[in-house]
Amino acid sequence: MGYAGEEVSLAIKRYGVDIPIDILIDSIDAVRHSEAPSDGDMGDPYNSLTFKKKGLNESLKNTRQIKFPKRKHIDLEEDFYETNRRVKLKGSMSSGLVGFGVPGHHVDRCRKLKDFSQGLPYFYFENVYITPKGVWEEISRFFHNIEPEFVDSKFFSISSRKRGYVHNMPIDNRVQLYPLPPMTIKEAFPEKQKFWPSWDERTKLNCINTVAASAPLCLRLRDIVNLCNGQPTPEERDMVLLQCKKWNLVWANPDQLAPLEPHEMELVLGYDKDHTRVCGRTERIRSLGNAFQVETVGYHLSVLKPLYPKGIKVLSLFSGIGGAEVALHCLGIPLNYVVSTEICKVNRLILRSWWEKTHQKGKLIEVGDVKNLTKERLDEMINSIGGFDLIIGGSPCNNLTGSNRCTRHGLAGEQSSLFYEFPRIVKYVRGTMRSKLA
DNA sequence: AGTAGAATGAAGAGTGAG
DNA sequence: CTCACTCTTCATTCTACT
Repeated sequence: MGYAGEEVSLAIKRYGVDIPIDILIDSIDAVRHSEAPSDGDMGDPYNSLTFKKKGLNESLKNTRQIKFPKRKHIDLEEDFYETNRRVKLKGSMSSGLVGFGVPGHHVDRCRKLKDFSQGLPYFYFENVYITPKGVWEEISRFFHNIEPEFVDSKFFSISSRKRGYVHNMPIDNRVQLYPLPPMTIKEAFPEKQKFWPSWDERTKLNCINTVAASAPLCLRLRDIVNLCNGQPTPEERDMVLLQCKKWNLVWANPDQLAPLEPHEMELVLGYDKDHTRVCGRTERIRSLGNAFQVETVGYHLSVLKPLYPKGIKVLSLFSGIGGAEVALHCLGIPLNYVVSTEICKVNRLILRSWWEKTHQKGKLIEVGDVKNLTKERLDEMINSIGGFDLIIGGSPCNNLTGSNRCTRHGLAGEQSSLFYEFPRIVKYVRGTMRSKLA
């Protein structure tokens, strides 16, 4: 087929001997089509996948620097100026990542997907926006170079959550989930307003993470505020506000800052209160920090509602606490089948618990580790269920996010390399379903 | 042994002056 | 355009407990 033995053996080494032939070809082509470094030294084409053991700085230096079309950041301030006679919005949350449009700020844009990315089933992939250089270019390559949709969930909730989504769904006629969630801190936590000092002018929170601020930090901050009788010097104020933003603190009592409680995180992320109640506080915070923002995902998935009035068959990868399932349920799309891969036992318990709590009529099939989805297992699923309508999930971000100080190794990282399972499965399911149709 | 809490920066994006 | 600067980030590892 015109491939060098070296190319083939490298790909097989990466994906294992079981790799389907079409995926093998695709992966080799993907490497070929990537831009060569300017010094002309291609080196190991899978270099970015093999520097696991190297130091962080060295690893990042070796990642390919590919220019991605810069269209992801839209300055809404300008639009707002156009239509609102230049109302001054300086300093407000008026600009940000809006993808192919967010409620109230529709971007005049259409996209044409190539033939091979259209058709069923739909797929929807999610991960963090800020990654080591080259990661989103790599991700996009494994999804037919579909342009990612970068969106900040601050347009859907009170907290920021910058994420990228690669999907092949229509982008017209999206609708928001109902009821509409609170959009400011004040609306979300009215009971806290009496403790909120005027010099803390935040209206939105930063990203919800997997760990909360320590109690000693909050106590130190209280001492500072107490000692100045609520009238901090500019320096003290800046210091307190810096910690507030860094740890996403809220004023829980007079002069007392505190991290969000799990049930408050649930509210902000669009889940029912006590969605994660089945486990301990630390576990809840960890799982919620890794979860979808339901209103954001629901907005994207809303286009499926008229397409599947009788229900949907979902292959849910890296399900976590079930953000995709919750969003589809909130849209009123019956979940006829959900095949879920989730390695964490606690998360499986949370999803199963929600499934029973909401009296789902369909069938929830838990597979555990995503690697259990071999082609034999997928064949079996496709035969018994009759194929899938949607493949959805967000792969582990552990080695991508800036919060990781220790093992930010990119897509080569121990957990984040599971990303490659997603396109593998999409490819196989689509191929198998097509061959059955033909 | 197993868990909850506390300590642990740097990379990348955005901004604005020159 | 560069460059200095500010701001933000789906975390891991170590420690002190039970």
